[in-house]
Amino acid sequence: MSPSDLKETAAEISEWDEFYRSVTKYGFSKNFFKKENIVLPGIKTFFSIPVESTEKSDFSSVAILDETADSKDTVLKVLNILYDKFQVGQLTNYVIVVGDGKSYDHLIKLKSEYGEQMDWVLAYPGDWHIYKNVLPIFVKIYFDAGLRQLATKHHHGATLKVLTECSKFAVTHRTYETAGKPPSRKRRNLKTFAPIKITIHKQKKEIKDQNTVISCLRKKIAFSKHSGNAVKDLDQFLQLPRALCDAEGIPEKGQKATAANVFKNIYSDAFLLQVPKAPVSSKTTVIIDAGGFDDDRKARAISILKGQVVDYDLASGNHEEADTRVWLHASVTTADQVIIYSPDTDVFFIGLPLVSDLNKTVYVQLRDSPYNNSFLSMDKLVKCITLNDSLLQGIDSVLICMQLLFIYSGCDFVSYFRGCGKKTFFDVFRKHASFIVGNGSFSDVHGHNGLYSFYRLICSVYFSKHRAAAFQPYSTPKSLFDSISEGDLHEKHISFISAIREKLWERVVTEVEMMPNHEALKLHWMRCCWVFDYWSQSTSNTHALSDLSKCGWQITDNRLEIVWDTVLNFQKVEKNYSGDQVLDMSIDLDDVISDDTEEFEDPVEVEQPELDGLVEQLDQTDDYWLFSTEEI
DNA sequence: GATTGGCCCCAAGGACCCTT
DNA sequence: AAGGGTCCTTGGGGCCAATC
Repeated sequence: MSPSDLKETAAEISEWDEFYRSVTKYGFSKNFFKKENIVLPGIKTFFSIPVESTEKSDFSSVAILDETADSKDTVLKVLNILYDKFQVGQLTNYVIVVGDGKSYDHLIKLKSEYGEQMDWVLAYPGDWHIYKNVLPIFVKIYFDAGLRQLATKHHHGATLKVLTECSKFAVTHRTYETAGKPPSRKRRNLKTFAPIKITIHKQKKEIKDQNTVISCLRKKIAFSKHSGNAVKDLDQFLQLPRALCDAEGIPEKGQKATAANVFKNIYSDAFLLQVPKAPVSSKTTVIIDAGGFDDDRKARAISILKGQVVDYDLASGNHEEADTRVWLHASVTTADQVIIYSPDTDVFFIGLPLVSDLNKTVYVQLRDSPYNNSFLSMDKLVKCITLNDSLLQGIDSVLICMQLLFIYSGCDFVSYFRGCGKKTFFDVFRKHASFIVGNGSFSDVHGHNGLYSFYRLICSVYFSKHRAAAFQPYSTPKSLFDSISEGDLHEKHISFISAIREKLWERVVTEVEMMPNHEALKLHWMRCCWVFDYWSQSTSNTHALSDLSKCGWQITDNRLEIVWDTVLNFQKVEKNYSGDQVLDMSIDLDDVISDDTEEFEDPVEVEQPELDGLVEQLDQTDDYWLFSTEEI
């Protein structure tokens, strides 16, 4: 490497010349004109003076400041200027002229006065017109709510007919339509007062929840001021982690398809318009269908090999979903090129860590669309992620990480995080990859390190969402994490989560926006690990999976339910916020905790022994969780 | 799946104030 | 008067969620 290697590009040279010329021009002019007693404006203003190369706007303004705005003469004058500016008759045939109520009125009058001469003017009613459209709706809603009385006062005693029929607005649609060929208009969406479609039941629950949180917050702040102590511990007023589920405990759903779009944007090289023609030497191609047909073949998984339709139930073992079964088939088939038809984005995420071991060329056909690249080359995708993504260099088992990321952020089996979509998750992960992954611990789904990585991921996501305001002076999640010095790795992560949750309280309005507490997160993570285990066994005939009830779910009356939080936390919240005056406004606790709450098994077994002691302690002091530990 | 509306962040620019 | 700083408004973009 020598200095001569550092040659400027042609573009850089031209940029520099341009810069040099501009600055010199400014400096020289300024200095020169000073002698002539002419003062040039500042450099910022100077550079914004248009020159020949300045891009011309197709937007023109007409100065009429000195004229009376709403007189007929002014409108006529403006129309004459416009006629010249737009060279009507030569370059243009029609000009759309937008006017507010009064000028629109003039326009129409002038048009009828001048007849054919004004055909080029297409009058368009401006924003003012909207009021007329909305007014009847207002009237309808508020007529009996005091509007009747107001109207007689404000319309100088005019009859209510004026109000209900909008007859004081001189110009109506009818005259507008007869004024000439209507121009194609940009569609406007009118805001109406149509009721939002949420069931009243659901709405009531949400409102109750909000009120509870607000009153609790007020109480909490008041107490904190009173005692001079910062409020600690759970930072939660509702029993369910509302970022993950609604007031009924129904998991949050999100859009999976965006994950595919995210990949399309980042790794566009892997998405093809069609499968490349196989070379002559290539032997066989198999097409596997993941259940995309709508006829009787829907339930069957089929494949086409050498023009023959073959059922592959034989090899399907105890796979329950076509999504994983396709990969089993891709693995056992003798063909060396595999095309999988799948309308579901799950499929390529399932296969992501598996394809390298298959030693086959695998393509996934995504949903048919003539405008999109709908074939995904798995090999190219793997290359894009492992080799070409500069943000992910040096990350261990990055393919597994991507799959886990997809699961963590929500899929068919586990809930999504409200307000945090796939895009956010992938962006945050790529941005803070080394911090989140640590020493390859992200993919450690059976140990503590995997959980800690998951914690770091979720914290980073919420950090990024509120980064601008909430976490000064820390600019990255890592710097905040590093600022926590106390305790071992576990305690450090718990403090990390608490720190973020505490800050979030200053920003959020409802608990829906809150990051779940660390135990709720852990339960979510356990469910995710189960899914990961399930997916990673796609290519084997049979699955060996852990008991669901040990992985964040519980089975009551043959029904699978999600365990959202530990019993301890449920009780903390209940103890905390149902004892006194808050009760009036609080959620009906019987509604939220279903009847079988008492039978809850604490899914985190390690914590079971502590439970009894703590509950007893809770019984003694109602306000336990508002006091810091020392005060008890 | 595509469209649309809502929300947030950010950049740009104007108003205003202060300093040089 | 120029320049810099702060505060505020505005418009655009990105993203998510609701809707059909």
